[in-house]
Amino acid sequence: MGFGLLSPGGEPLPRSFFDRPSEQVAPDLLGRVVVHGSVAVRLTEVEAYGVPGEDPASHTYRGETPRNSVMFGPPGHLYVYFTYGMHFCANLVCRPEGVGSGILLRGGEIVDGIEVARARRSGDSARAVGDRDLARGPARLAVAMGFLREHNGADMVGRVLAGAPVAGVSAGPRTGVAAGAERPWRFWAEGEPTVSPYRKHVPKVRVAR
DNA sequence: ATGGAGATGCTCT
DNA sequence: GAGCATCTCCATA
Repeated sequence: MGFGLLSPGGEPLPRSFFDRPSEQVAPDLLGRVVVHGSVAVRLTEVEAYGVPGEDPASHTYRGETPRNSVMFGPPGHLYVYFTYGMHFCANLVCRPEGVGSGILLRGGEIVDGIEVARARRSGDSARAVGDRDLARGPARLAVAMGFLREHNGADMVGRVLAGAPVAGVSAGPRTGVAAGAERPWRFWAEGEPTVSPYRKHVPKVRVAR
């Protein structure tokens, strides 16, 4: 595997890149390339999640637990969580060690290992997934990249590359979150087809009885 | 295009 | 037991 003649990856970003507030790192992450095994993705959409006690949408809001402990570890590591009983999603940990914060990888363009990504996303079914949709959405991106439970805590420094600048960055409310929805901490690269369609949080209704 | 329902299991209260 | 940082399929337009 490789990037071919024109490497879209470039130099690895240093750990210090991630040692900042996630809402600062997030827009800076667009256009960067994340490499995992034989597959690489150029990020086009991310969401920042903040620190305990401050960001009610963050998994770390109520402090450290067994599930979120990686977010409290050193920056530049991968936080993989399992949700809805069937999906994995991946974050890059930000801030210094001890401060729980990270960035959800929501969408991107597969720039290497596309055959592997296609096979993972098609699964058993014969139906082909369009290239645009391979990593369009956080759980799809995790499947395409092969991010699994066992990769929770993996050190990604050296595997996040400088990439190429994006045309422009837009910001808006985060997807699928109830509390803290007013923070414009979802960032995406303008004009990119691999940005997932925005879906607002649907409030659950309690039935009176 | 937009919207609803259902799937499915883990985490924390 | 409630609530998910979601996805796919089906409906209507």
